[in-house]
Amino acid sequence: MPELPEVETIKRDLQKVILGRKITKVCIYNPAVIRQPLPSAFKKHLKGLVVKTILRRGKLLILELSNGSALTVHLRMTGQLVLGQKPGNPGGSKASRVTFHLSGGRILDFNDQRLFGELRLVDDWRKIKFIQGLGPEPFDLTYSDFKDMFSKKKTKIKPLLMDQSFIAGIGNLYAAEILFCARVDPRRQARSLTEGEKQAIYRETKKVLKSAIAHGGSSIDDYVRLSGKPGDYRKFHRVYGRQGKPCFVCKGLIKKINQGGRGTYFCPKCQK
DNA sequence: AATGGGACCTGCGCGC
DNA sequence: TGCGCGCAGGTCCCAT
Repeated sequence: MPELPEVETIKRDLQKVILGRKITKVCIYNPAVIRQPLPSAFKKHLKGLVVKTILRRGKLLILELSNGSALTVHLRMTGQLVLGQKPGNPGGSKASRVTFHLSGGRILDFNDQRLFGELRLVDDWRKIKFIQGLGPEPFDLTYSDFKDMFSKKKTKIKPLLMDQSFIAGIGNLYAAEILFCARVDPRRQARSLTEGEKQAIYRETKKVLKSAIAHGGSSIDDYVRLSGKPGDYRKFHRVYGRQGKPCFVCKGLIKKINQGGRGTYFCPKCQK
């Protein structure tokens, strides 16, 4: 499932391939993923615009276009952006929902099995509600700001890490990995954490995300890179999806519990 | 304020 | 073989 490292990977892949290209045609196979404006207007307004800049905020991908508007892409759980092989062939994937034809013969496919993903064409991406509700980017955050955000929070540390208004970009998978590396039990109340534990979480957040980006993200379920190839970070997962398997540190068994309707993986022995 | 649940979706793996 | 069920989780929204 795409979180910050996966979206960042796609952003970097896209920068190499589609910057400066013109959108020549948009084919919509399932209008449900176009959230704004109506599909017909989406298609019409995009045609002829050039991709000027590619950004990421949290898990949202932003393509700034030549007239100042922006195409935003949220992959949610099963969304993919992949380079199409054959022009005019929507059958690259049965989940192909929208195809962008670009100058130079490039094809960009938006696939999304579950139709949770969102494409928007907006005048000013800074004004969209989702952006305005986002907390700081993990890599921009200083320790003193991070610490302050913690102190009042009664909530459990794992749901807090996943709260996008707290920090942008961390989802279920990386929250679990970060807490394992920081040796903190995901059920701990945020405000109960010691100075040392907060420092560890702060440090491991950056470290884990950085390493995941360096390995092209985690291919779990549907996530693939722009090329269609998987990311390699999965081999480095210490707890996510490893319930019943031995902890790499203490050899005890990794446990899976339910927290807020989400699977939480951790090592009860290493994480206190 | 925090928490829990449902809604949105569909493929998959399970038990029978 | 095939059915029905629960599960997967990002975000929004409502209720308690």
